Amino acid sequence: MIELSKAEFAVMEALWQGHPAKASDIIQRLSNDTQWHEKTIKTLVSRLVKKQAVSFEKQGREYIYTPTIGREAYTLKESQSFIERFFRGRIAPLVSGFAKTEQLSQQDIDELKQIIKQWEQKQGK
Amino acid sequence: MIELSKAEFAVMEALWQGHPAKASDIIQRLSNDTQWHEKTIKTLVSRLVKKQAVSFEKQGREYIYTPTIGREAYTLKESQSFIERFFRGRIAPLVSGFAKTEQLSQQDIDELKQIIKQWEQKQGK
DNA sequence: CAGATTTGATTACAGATGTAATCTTAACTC
DNA sequence: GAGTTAAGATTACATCTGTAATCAAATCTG
Repeated sequence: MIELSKAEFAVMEALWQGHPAKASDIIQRLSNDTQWHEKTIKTLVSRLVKKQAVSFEKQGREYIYTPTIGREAYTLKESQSFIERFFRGRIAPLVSGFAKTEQLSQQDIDELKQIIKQWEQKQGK
Repeated sequence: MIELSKAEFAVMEALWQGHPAKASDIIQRLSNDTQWHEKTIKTLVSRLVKKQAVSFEKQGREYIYTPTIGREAYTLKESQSFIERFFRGRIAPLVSGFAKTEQLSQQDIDELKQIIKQWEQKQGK
């Protein structure tokens, strides 16, 4: 599995926002959320290319970058290993922690119900 | 917030199993799951003390260690920042990812329902 | 008590990470 | 075409992390 550091993940987020994208686009997008120096971002992009989380094509003197993994797939993998490490693979204890500390909104509950309903329909089928 | 590396967290797990505990106890417990050298574990314990995740008292030539944070509290903090970083604070997308990839068991569903029920009771009250 | 042991303290060292600065060179600009 | 830009490549460097080895000293043993 491709492992991303926090900073690298932030760069991926910017790239997932729209791609292919030029380095300048990525820098632009990140300027909203961070104070990172342009050089820093380019370093991170290089590392992502090296890790094969991002591919690129030359276009004149610039490169245009594309993520090789989707956000969904990546966060799913991360979620799995997180849940595994912290809750021995069980998802309920995590949700339970949120519930106990009043961190679930009505919307969260509704969404969870929806997920359960769909799961049950799939089973029933 | 106290930040723990993966290896440090594993040591905390061993300590959470029962405390206060001597270094030799921790080493003993970890020997089941890892191949870590005794020296490695002692280094990790020292780092945990330095981070104030663990406190100790002298007892003869040994120390007896105690965690300063509970497992629940720590994993809750981690869960929050995880959910924040990957799902903008919403918990449902994580559960949804698991559902989509067939990673929810009947037991998970039952537990989630239970959590929802309790949440609703608390609201109603 | 003297030597052996064992504990924690200190030191080591490579790879990952955050955070850039400098170098090279292809591509604009006049 | 010659100089200037600007993009990516390379280098830098401190801190964190994984993984120990070595050191110093308190304590056990005979």
